[in-house]
Amino acid sequence: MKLSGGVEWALHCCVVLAGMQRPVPAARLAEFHDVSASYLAKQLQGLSRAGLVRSVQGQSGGYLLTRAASEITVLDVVEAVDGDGRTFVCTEVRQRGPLAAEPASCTAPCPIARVMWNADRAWREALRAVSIADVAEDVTRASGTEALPRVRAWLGAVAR
Amino acid sequence: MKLSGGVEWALHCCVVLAGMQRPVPAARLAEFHDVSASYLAKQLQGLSRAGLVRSVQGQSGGYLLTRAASEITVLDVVEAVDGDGRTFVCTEVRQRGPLAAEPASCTAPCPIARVMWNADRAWREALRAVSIADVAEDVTRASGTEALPRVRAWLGAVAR
DNA sequence: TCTACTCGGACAACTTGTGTCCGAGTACCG
DNA sequence: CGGTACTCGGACACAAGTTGTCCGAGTAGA
Repeated sequence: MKLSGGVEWALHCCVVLAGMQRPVPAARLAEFHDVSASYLAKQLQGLSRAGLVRSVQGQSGGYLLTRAASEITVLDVVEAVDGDGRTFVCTEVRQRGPLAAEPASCTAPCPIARVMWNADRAWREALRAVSIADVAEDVTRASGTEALPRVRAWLGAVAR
Repeated sequence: MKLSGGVEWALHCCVVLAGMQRPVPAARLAEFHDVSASYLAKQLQGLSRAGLVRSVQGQSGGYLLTRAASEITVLDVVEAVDGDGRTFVCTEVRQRGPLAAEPASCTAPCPIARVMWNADRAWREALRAVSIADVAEDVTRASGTEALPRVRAWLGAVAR
């Protein structure tokens, strides 16, 4: 039960992309975060597939958020990178073995699965309640009001 | 972000072990659930290490809950089998790269990590709120009042 | 039209989870 | 009291998912 490490990178990328007007190349995002450019590219592809970011090809291309940061939840990013499959899969153990339950009596989900899925839902709801804009605000509160603008200026600067 | 499959088996085992007076061998639990005996043994070892079940060696040995089912939460079982490590690990990305934050300004956890950990806490709380006894009650409600006693009789019967 | 720069998916290496096995230890039975 | 059969426990292979990397397709700009 460990979350993919790329989720952290993707979240950081979305936060710094908030408020960006021009596309930012993946290589520049990787340099900024000091992580593998090739691997970060893969995570950004996941965000692109999910429709969270828009990719612009060609010179002066890069990635850009498709909508306002307040309209993108943390859950969106997590599911885009890590997959939206359920964390718990019920293999219907009750229908196996010598005292197997009748399939007809299994219209309702297994009680164990219900508990796990409820917890899963709570987890997702907590992530859905926070938007990227909320996170950016927290960063500003923690690191000062001029931290994010400085980052955006660095990202927007033309190639060294 | 997928939960270990052994968690499901361990939960089913704990539910059927509830109310058992005599130890039940791992092989019998495996036969009942129609799963690999060798692999289920490993999961039960995890439960034993966590102190949830007590192992009795020798003939007519097996596993037994160490305390009442109402005193064992689903979270206990999940953490015993799957590990109690956090689902999200913060690698302190903010302290890396060209615009790295000062370590002195990082006394508080990263805002991103805080969000993830809050969701993690919500997930664990939901699992902690449900005990094995609660699950057993749900099973009785779903499968009839005589379902669990029949299972216990089958498990307690001497080897074929 | 050409060039340079971008993303996108296909291709390996590795850590983690899955599955299995045999040895150490103990209760029962003769 | 000794032997035996049964139990758990940890050490040992196998497979899958994740991590990491690469090169080709496509496009904006000069």
